Amino acid sequence: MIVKANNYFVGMIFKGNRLVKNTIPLKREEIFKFFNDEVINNPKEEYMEIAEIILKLYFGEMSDREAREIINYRLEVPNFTKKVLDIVKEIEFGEVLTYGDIAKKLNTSPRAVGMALKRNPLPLIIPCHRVVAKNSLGGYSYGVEKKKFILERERLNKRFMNMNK
DNA sequence: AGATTGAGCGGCA
DNA sequence: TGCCGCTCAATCT
Repeated sequence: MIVKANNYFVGMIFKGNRLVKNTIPLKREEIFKFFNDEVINNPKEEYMEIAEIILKLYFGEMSDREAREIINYRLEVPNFTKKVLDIVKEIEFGEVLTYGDIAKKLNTSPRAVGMALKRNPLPLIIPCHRVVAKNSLGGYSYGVEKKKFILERERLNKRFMNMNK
């Protein structure tokens, strides 16, 4: 399903009441490039709330840690991808790791780490945007500009986030 | 089952 | 700087 929240569109897939996949918030003209589903007009309140949380994550107004406590999600990925994403979950708001850092921890190659991140089904909730290349931003499925935007937002809002701890 | 493909990295000139 | 070779899980064919 696609849910509209504040002029943004968020794609989500639920199994039962568990979120198993989502997109980042996108404009109407962008969303269908990444997510072929129908826009729900009057979504259930709980779906609406999750879409709004994803919007807050996008604008750096909520920590991913807090979002993971609230959202009923399930991470359905192969074993190796799971290992990579478990490390990514531990990256602090406003901080970054490199592909190589994670590769070293898992005794694998940076390319393989990139492959795993590319198929993160829960972007923003699992902050794969916080993994960058050693000498550049690295890639991002939704475009590097979006990655840059999210990281910049988090950097600016970091002080605010710490105040709420 | 084998070939190709990256959201990368380090070395060398 | 720029190229070249290495890497390895996932995705084709």
